[in-house]
Amino acid sequence: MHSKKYYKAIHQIIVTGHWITDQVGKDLKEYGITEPQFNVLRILKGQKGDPITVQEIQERMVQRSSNVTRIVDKLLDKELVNRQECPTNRRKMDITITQKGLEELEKLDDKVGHFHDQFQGNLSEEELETLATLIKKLKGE
Amino acid sequence: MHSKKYYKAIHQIIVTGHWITDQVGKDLKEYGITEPQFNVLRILKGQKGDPITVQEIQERMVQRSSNVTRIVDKLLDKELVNRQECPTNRRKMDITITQKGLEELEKLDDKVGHFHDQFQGNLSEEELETLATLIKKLKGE
DNA sequence: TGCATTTATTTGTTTAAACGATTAATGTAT
DNA sequence: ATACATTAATCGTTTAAACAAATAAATGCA
Repeated sequence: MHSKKYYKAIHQIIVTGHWITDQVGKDLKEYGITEPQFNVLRILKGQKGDPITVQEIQERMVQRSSNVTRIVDKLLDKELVNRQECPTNRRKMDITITQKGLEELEKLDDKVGHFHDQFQGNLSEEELETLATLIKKLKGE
Repeated sequence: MHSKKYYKAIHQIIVTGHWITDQVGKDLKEYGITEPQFNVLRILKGQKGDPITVQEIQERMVQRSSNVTRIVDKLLDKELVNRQECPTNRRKMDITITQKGLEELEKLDDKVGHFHDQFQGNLSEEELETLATLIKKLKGE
């Protein structure tokens, strides 16, 4: 049997984690983009021009790679990314973000940033550090 | 712009929250039940025999009530719950858990409990308390 | 009472997630 | 070099989520 405090802490993490992605998802919807699509764009931006494969995207997303293909499909439709065969391994696909994708992402980041504004300042830097550390410790990291 | 520590803490919450529900969901799948269905069963058990309406379930689930009907449908198919018209207000439905539902839930709780076993002990009671408090404070509660 | 409004649940429809199977390219062992 | 296994991405199908609309009962009130 687990302690009450254990479940309360776990519950906070679960509820808050889902609540944040839900809220962000709603904000993004105004821009006709889903949360996973947004995530892919951010990953691609982080590559700073370097191409990345479907598999690598999947690894950073904790999502089935089967669906990453379809997420990239959607982004292609909107011309926010490029997809081309990897020259050294024709099984792989090189995905990059387009200029339009970068511009769109800037708007999205802005919107998401405003969502976070309301929480910024509720915890001190030290408290934020403690929070992250405690969750990692909870997971055994 | 938000601090690095802010994003790290938020990231931990999101990733961990989703990871836990994913893992629990996988465990439950062996028993042919989904996470939302499991949630409804737990809410019903908490009622200790007291009937509860679809709407009240929805409020405790942070889910669209449109889908709660369908979740209850699934549970009815498995004979884990009862649904009957509320005698005082015929718009409402009184949902209760059946004996079979309680027995099934016991098994599920057991399985989920074993999942949590691995983390129990990673944090002290005091740390768990701090963790829950910090998340609440982050949200401004 | 009669009628508009609100409340509670259900149903319909579109979209995305989960999972498996498939295709195609590459790596490896004989 | 050929056969076999592995890897990478895609496609197909089933199931659930999101959202809107519909149904039906209760409430408020002129």
